[in-house]
Amino acid sequence: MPNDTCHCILLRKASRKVSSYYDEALAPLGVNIGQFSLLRNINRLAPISLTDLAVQVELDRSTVGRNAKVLERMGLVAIGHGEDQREAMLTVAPKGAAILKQGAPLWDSVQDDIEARLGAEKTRQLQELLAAL
Amino acid sequence: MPNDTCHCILLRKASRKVSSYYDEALAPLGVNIGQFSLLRNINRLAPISLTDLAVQVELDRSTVGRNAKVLERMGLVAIGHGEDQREAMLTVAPKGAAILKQGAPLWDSVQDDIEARLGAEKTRQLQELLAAL
DNA sequence: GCATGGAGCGGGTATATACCCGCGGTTCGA
DNA sequence: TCGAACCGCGGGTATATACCCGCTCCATGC
Repeated sequence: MPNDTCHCILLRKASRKVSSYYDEALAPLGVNIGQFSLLRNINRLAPISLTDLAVQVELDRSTVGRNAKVLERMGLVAIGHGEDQREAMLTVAPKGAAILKQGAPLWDSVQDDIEARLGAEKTRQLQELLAAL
Repeated sequence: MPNDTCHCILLRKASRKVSSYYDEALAPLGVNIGQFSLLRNINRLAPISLTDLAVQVELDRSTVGRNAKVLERMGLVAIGHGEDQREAMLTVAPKGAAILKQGAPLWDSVQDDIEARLGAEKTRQLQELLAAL
């Protein structure tokens, strides 16, 4: 039964499990790791259009649009218009900036935990392998 | 910006990308890697209840239930009842067995491609790391 | 000036995934 | 034997994710 060794299934399992680590750490802020990461990217690139952001985070544009809308409902992100009337320009709202600030140490702690558990060498291997896939 | 090094985001990206490799290979059969893998597990463990299958594949029971229902609609899986009237017992239908047979070489080819690209040593590392997370 | 093509988005649809709740069937103790 | 605890599921809800379609707006060629 080669099913236990399917690279895809193992990746998905690991992805779910690791996501839950970050999600738990960020739970007090009411955001999950996907939302927090998207918020960070918007902050880093703001003002940015949905399409450009989708390219940056390597997700489908419609996915980014829906996720951004959730952040907007939460009051963390503002969705305005660029010169081009078609463009939805994203910026971080004050409330979002607060979340970024409060979330940073929480994120750090999970990241550090994982690296401590793996050790420096394996952490490097992991990053390298994930990039190589 | 430590965002590019977030283990979680990198894992999710890798997971999406690698899933798409398998999905493309299996597309001619009309199933994706999640469905194919679930079908394999049902075949290996049949007859098995939803709850037990969920434990095996490390997914939420309701998720397995919904996914199984899709396979049932496709005619690949039969959902019957065990002695305990509450139990939904899963077995592979003939059509599902055919998919398993046809899919095996397609799955092998993606799996081999990935291992060839990484090399034996890194493939081992990958499996080890994913298990360690 | 206007038609045509292309770009940006929203929404529809489908699966993936999780959590929680309620219904109904089982079992076991009193 | 009969109610209470317990177990298995389905369904509701929410996000994550992708693909496709249609609408609107822009830019360019004529």
